[in-house]
Amino acid sequence: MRDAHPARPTLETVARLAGVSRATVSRVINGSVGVTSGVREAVDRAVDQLGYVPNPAARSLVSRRTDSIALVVPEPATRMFSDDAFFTGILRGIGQELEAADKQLVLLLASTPASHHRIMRYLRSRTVDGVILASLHGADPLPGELAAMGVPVVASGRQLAGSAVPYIDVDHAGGVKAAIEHLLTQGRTRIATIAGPQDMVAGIDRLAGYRDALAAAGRRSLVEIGDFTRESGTSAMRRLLDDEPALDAVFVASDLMAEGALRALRQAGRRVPQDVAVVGFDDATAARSTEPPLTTVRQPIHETGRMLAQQVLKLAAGEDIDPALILPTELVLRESA
Amino acid sequence: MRDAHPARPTLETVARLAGVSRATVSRVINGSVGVTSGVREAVDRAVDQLGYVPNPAARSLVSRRTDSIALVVPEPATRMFSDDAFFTGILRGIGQELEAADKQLVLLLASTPASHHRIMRYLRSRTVDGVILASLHGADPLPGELAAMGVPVVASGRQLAGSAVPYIDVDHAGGVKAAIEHLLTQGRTRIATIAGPQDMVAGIDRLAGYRDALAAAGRRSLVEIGDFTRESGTSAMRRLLDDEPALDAVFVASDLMAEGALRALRQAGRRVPQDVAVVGFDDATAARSTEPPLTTVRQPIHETGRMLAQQVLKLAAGEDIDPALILPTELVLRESA
DNA sequence: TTGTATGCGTTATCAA
DNA sequence: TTGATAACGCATACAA
Repeated sequence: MRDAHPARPTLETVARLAGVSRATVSRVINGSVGVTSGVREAVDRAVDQLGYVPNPAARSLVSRRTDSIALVVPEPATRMFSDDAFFTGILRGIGQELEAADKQLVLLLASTPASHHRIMRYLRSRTVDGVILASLHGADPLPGELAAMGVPVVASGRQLAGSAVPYIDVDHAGGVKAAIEHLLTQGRTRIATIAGPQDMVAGIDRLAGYRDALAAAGRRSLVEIGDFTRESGTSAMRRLLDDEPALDAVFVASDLMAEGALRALRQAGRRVPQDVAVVGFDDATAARSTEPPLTTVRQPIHETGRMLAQQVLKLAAGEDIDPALILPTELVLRESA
Repeated sequence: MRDAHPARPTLETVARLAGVSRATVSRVINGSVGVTSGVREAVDRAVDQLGYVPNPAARSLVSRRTDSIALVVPEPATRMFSDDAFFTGILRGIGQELEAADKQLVLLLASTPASHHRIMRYLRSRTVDGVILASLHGADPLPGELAAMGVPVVASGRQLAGSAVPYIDVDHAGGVKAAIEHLLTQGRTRIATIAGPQDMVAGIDRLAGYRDALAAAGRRSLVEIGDFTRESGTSAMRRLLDDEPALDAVFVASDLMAEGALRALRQAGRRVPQDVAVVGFDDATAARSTEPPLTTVRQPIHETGRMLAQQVLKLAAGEDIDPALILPTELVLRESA
């Protein structure tokens, strides 16, 4: 019994059963218009009966499409993987859109520097209809190379180096502005920040947003840098407290770091929000269950994934798209500020 | 200039440049043995010069292989996505092994019940060399259908229904046993548990491990059920405290729930570990930074991913594999117990 | 509206 | 050791 799999039906098989030619079957399958309804039905019946499924290899050999989109994830995708549900959220958004468009998702993970070569080789074989680039670091050569190849590409997050790849990002600055204004409205006077790494767009843009918002209010900045981990949030908060014992609010560039900051505040005997107000960024699942629950800036992760897919599909279909799509963020009020 | 991409070189192009036949070029590319070294070098040079990359569609059309492995993720993959780094950990493990084997990873996400049909259709077109099934729920028909198709399949986690698909899992029971023994050694006498959902293998096996370990020590069980979320850990811990104020230890089936339990204990004024010892499961990243840091059972997530890939690759290569591979867990001592 | 014929780029069989 | 040549399964230009 083992491996007794009947030969897979081909167009030919279906054609014989339906009493038509291969070409006609192909037309029916691809939804071509000029086919008599009687013939169409006969073909459909034959397809059902045989359980016929087109051979993607044969199809793509002649059509030069593969109906698949590649998602490229560089190794040091710090945010991608450190962050609670960031990667999976994006992934599900992408998956949802691709499923609707009946495209496959090929995952290209770079686990070593040498992976770059392998990925380019794969992409160069033109087996994909488009590429989604996840969280690039600094001067990644990938976007440029792909664009030069003429492959449709979109990136997640604004590019640091100026490679002109269309991207989707969230409104970091807008979210931070809302957070700071909320703190100012509360009457907070000395508002510090724990920023993210300054070689990542999320780190840079959120810090810039903080500085701008404070400057607009005529206040002085007070900045410590973390690396988006809980631990770095704790130590940054301690430094902040040392430098400026009088601070009464802190905007933290990620919820994970905010968790760490809450701990440092607790250990220092400061009450949140009475003594110090804390606002995070991300609206990670953990933000609901910190003590106290975290006021934070929500970014639409799932939507980002969906847009990434939608845009690359448009590109693949030959449409033009905006060079940048900025999705709105939203301040979520809980108890920490 | 737009779209002015030179025609991709084919075997024919390379053959002409190297002054040999297509067949010979193919042999060189596929590492066939009987080729004169001079000829081989000429071909290699031509390949480099032209930047030739084989066309996967053409290749797979005749070879009937695609050098790709599918990872199927059912939608309600609770654990996959709720858990901090579980999914990404598995994914990286898989990615690492597939990269070493030069295989592609195709992600098949089921976002709706209707996805099942689409996934089967894709898999039925035989475009993959093997399938990895992630976290199946109850009586999923997928494994059976795939096995019937003769596609190499391995699953992540023991199957609840008895479909005989080979799987990789971690030693839940062994880990729990180590945890309970540790608590007993400490002189803890009333050891409760917060178990996971009883329709998931991880929930079932960890609870069974708890019962067995306690029974072996002649102790009584005390069980509350959670759903692997922080919140459920908090409320389960409260119920436990209500039912048995005298408890002095609790084994919690996930770190996330353990975080919740720590909070409930804190709110109830119990000191950890002095009054109540707490042991978690997973060794999630958060376990390092709870208060106090969490003693927990570490499961080798990355290794699980690697093994999943290794086993399916073996299957695809025609080798036989063990119907079950159980990876060791390890008790990590921190401060909560 | 339908059928015939051709080619997509490989691998593999068979001769030479 | 190397070279013709026949599939592989499909889409499509061209005829009918």
